[in-house]
Amino acid sequence: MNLIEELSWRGMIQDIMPGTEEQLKKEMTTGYIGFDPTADSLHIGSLVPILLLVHFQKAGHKPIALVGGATGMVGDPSGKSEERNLLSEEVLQKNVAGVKAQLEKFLDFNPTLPNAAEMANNYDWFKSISFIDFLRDAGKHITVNYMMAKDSVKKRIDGETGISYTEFAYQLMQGYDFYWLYQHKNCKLQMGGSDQWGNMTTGTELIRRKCSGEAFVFTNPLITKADGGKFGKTESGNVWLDPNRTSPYQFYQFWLNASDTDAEKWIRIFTFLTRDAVDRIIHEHKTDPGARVLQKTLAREVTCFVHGKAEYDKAVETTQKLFANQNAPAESLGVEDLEGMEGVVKIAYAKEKINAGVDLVSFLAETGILSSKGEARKLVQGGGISVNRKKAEGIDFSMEASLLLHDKYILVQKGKKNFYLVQVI
RNA sequence: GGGCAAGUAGCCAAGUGGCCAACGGCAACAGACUGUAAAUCUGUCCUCUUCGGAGUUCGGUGGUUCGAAUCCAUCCUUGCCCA
Repeated sequence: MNLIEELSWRGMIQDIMPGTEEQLKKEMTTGYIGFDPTADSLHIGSLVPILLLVHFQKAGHKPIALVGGATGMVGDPSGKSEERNLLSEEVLQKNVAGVKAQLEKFLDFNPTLPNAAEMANNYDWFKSISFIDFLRDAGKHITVNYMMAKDSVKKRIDGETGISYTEFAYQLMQGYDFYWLYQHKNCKLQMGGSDQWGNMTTGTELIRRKCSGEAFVFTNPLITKADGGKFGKTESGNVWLDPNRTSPYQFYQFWLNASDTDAEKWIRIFTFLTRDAVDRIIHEHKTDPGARVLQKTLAREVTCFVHGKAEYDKAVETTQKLFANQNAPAESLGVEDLEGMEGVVKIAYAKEKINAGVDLVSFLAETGILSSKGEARKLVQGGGISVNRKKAEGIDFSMEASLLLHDKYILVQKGKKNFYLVQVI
């Protein structure tokens, strides 16, 4: 199965320029994807392009991961209904470094490989180009008419916020990236999210007009959720690849919580399982949906890929402690069980207060589990809080020393899935 | 520079002197049901609260009025048209 066939059955190809497949068959091709340094860590939305590069390299081609140090200073209008705020140079540098470090984990940079991966930062070539040079060198070859016809631009022009000259020029910069890589790295392919199609084709256009070269692009569909919600968000925000931002346990939980419909699509996209394996798992899942084999496999594969086997094992262990015997009393959890709960939010609390007895509402507010007493009260009244796995009935529930597990821990639950381990000291 | 239109909670959006912390929808959070699923139903959803209330909101600032998101002035931002 060639790369395009492979990516097609996985549902990772949205649009593809004619001739792309032939080019990939013809020779080892260099291809790139750009990553925006909007934060100092990538989140799971960026996992798709990363996987695209990995598949690409596995198929014997040479991937370039480009970090947009220069384009990040301008802002991509694609998918944005409003003008973006500019990031400061300082923040941007930090982000570029962070994103770069993460990308390096996923690709093979071994220089002895003919198709060793490479990193690039478009700031390296943009920093020395003057505005006038750019206008003469790039701008002259693309008409405004052409640029205005792009969806991302058209939406903003038709909309009621307009678009600044700066963001309008973005596609030209991205196009220039492709041209530069074509010239200097013999890079003939650009991949990316389907919202990037317009920006990407500006690149092939520039290559065609400036040096009569032929370059290709294809895009992956943007990941959606069946219920229409945003992909990659949880109640605590984005799901990041950085373990310090999203612990491997939380990361694992995110995938485990995927709905059936989503999991079926996602397992193809986010794992490297073969078509047969995927079909088998889906079939198995359908015979016994309650076992959630599908979600478990998905979560296992993705967590291992991003955080490694060791972190995955810990995440599963913690998950089992918390969810396996839901009816078992919290008292049955050993000290090691509680202490080994990697990734669960841990909070310290003063022992004297517990000894003296605190009302639950104050306790929740003081530990920061909930942001205020008012909110705590509402949730407790709504039955949303459990202490040591027992639902707290009523707001006059009192926290006292008798609740301590092994003399120092209290397991608090907000809802069904959010655990907090409070340690008294 | 001139003319016209718009700016309301995370988003969309109603409200055009008091009954407005502001209809409705989405998103979000919690409960029931379940499989840590989906769908459905219920509750919460500006902030704090001793649950009685209290405090800050409707682009900014001043004003009219007993009383303003709603009227007036002015400024800012955005869009459209003209120069």
